[in-house]
Amino acid sequence: MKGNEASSTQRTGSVSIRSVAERAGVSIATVSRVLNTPDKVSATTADRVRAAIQDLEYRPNLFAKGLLTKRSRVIGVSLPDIHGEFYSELMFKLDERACELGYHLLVSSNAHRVNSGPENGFALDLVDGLIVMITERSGVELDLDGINRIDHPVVVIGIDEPGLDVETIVVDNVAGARKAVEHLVQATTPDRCYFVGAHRGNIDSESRLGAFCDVLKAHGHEPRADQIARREFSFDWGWDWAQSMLDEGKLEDTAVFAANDEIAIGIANAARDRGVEIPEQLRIVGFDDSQLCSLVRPKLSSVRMPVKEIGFAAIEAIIRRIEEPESAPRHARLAASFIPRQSSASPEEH
Amino acid sequence: MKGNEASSTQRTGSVSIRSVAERAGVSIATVSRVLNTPDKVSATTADRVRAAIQDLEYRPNLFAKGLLTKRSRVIGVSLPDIHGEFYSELMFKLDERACELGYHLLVSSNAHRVNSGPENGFALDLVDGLIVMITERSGVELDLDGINRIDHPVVVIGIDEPGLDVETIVVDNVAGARKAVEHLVQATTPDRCYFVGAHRGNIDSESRLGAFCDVLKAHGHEPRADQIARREFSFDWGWDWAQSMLDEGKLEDTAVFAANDEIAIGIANAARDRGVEIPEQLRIVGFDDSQLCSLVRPKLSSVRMPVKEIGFAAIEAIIRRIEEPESAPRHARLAASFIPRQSSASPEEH
DNA sequence: CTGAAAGCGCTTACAG
DNA sequence: CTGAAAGCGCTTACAG
Repeated sequence: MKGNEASSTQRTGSVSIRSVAERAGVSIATVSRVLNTPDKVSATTADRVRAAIQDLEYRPNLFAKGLLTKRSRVIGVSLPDIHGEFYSELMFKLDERACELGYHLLVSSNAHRVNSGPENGFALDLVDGLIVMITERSGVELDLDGINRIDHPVVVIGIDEPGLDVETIVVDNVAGARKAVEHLVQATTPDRCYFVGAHRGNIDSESRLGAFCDVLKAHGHEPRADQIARREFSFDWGWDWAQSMLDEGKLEDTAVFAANDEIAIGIANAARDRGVEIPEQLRIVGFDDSQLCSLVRPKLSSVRMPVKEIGFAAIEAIIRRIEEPESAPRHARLAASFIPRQSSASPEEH
Repeated sequence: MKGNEASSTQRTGSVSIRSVAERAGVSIATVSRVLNTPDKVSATTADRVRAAIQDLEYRPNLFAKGLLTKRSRVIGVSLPDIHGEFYSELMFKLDERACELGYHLLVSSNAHRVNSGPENGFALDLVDGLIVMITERSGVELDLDGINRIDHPVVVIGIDEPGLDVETIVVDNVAGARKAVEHLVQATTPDRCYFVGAHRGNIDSESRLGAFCDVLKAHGHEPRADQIARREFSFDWGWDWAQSMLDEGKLEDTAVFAANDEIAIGIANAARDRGVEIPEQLRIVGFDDSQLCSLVRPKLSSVRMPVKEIGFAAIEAIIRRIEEPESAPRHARLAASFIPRQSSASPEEH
């Protein structure tokens, strides 16, 4: 019966399927069936077993279970060393959806762990599948091989190469970025537009730059080298870049497309501290549409990354791969939309 | 030999300790020893076994291993539904330290999962120990019981109650908050100081409020009800609060201690949008010392949460509990330091 | 230093 | 519907 004192005070750790079987007066096979295939057990027996399970606070040993079923209901998540909002939002969405579907998340933010060789006892062998986010092109040749060789279902976020024989989810940076740059070019001539991004190896930054160049060319302007600056996704980089532009007297009456919101805000702060008015003398658009955009003044125009959609899609995808390994890998492309705000308003809107 | 074609193309999933033993011409016991207790194996045998392991890309089945050793080198992390920077910084630090020590992280942001009963196949049974972060007092009575009954080593972050027989790590909110309020009271009389925080159930918010009240009392002023406002940790709440204060003409010439940076920035933005100068007419201090503090203008004074220290300490603690279960649980208290910036500068500093 | 054997706690055909 | 038995892939005394 419930509430048995002897059983409720003992540590649950020592309760095995055997103890449950004894208490319920059945075999361990029947206990297992009650847990896994209750249809194959008579209702009365099942009730008796369930009562025993409750009394003893029995929980199956997942190692033993995994040894047989080769399933843990754990999904591995490998993230690059990204920072802040995007990362935490993605994690929450991944966790939320995984939880709803009865899975758990094993997380590692060290991208290098993914491709680590067999030699280091990698706990990812415990997972049923792997979600890998990639943001850097460096060493991707190696990675492609490494990813294809992972002996688990894999979903890759951030890159979709022909060589990748796994499920992929990418964001259509280009379309979103195009809209942003078109917006800038409408009120600022292409020769006075600037791109400030991360380093060359960053996939997102480079594709946003590609869109920037495309639009300028479409408007009859071949981008000059000095219209393109690269370093990193940081507030400080935006600040430094703006300072040197200000020192050269080149920042006024320009428009800047920054590869993320932090860079954009660094630029905006430097400009304001030196008396350059936004958007009157300098129009700015960021990328990511982070919460920052609405916190700063003037509010920052940006391109919205569909973070929650990525998280949702990634979980759906990996679980499909896990539960239907024979299905063909799909390749999803999510849209990024331009969100105009005060920081890039054109003269007539001021 | 290395590079054997047949073996390098086969799926590693099917390679068991048996295949390695056969290839190396030894028993499976010896293979196991090479992996776990190499001292007990002769050097030449060990080399032969290692070669076989490499050739076959053998990786031990962690379920089988866990079944025997009852260890997975996975640490469970249960976080409340916190947002943004604090969360991601904490996660990164946890992961970094765990990685260095050869552990992995199983993460869940749903606090309710921790106390979930035995009935739902909780993957946390795979973990060696659990780091639980608690921020809400509601239902803690239940939780204390639940936490004490978890049959794994546990480290609790955020609360340190007599009833908790586990390792705890807390931040000394009070000392940090005191310094912040003392700073405000030096240039603004206590009757014109306000506290804007989260809801009553939030542990951090309430302890910061406690410090606020203490300091006011120490300066001979009993806080009025209207000096204390509670709702949530959000930009919008700060904004709304400031709007109603402005509507009543009460915001000017006051000082505000906000329970986090977001609230503080909401207040600052509302004030600025209505022409109230900071810090001349309104002095503000936030809490957390997030990156936002340096991004906004004027820069926001804040109290620094030792996030990295918390993460580091939590991993150290849980691993100590795991590896030395008999050692007495410790109770750590980390300091929070006041970081003055422009937003709360007193008149003589302007 | 090495191997044969027992056993960790489960699941799952196979009989009944 | 139920049970006895085999076996998942390891580790670890126990002999030698």
